[in-house]
Amino acid sequence: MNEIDAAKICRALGDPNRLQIVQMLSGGEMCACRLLEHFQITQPTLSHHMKILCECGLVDTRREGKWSHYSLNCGTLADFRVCIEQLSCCKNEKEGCC
Amino acid sequence: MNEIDAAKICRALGDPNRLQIVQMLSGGEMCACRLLEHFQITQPTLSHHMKILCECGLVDTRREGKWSHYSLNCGTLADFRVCIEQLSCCKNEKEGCC
DNA sequence: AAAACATATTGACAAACGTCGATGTATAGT
DNA sequence: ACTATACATCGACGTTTGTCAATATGTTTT
Repeated sequence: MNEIDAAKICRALGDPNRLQIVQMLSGGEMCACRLLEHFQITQPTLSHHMKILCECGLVDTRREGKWSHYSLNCGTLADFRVCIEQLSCCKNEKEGCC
Repeated sequence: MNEIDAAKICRALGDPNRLQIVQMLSGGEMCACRLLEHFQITQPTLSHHMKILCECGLVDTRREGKWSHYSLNCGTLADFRVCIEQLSCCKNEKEGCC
């Protein structure tokens, strides 16, 4: 994962609402209507946030009738975690993230 | 680490220049003048980025004469890494980040 | 004391962001 | 067919962001 993509994911996670959405999806797939219940934002705003999370590759959509089910993308999440884990405050560890 | 602080760190890392700065500091302490050499930005802009990285707790400053030496804050970095590692695309893992 | 250097601060500006109300699109139920 | 539901898109708005030139602050050197 290059720095541009990693930064894009970071930026997506940089909004408190979006970070909380990702944390909720960490428990498994969830539809927009259920997500919406947990926030003080309107439906268009949630839709906008979901679009940003999808566009950076962190979240996938699965359409089922009226419902959109969102889930975390395992591949992107794994790559991103590696990227963050490579950050180190000590010199003894190899660096060179992404 | 709560969601507000985690989101603030994510936002700080959400700029490609700042992510790269953090990656460079991952190799050890570095002064502003050396960081500046690697980017196509002016000195005031770098100073602004460093302020943002410091304010979220991810970076520390050590003044030595004319030079400001920057380094990653181990505690904040560790907390943040835990936060990201708790994100999971599988249901079998415990979640509840931050 | 003066000049040179390293960094921070200020003020300005265009671009991007988060949010909303209104509207559009598609599906499900009556 | 009509209505209700779930979600996306559009247009607008105030706010924040990334950037720079200009200037200020503090340190070292001459």
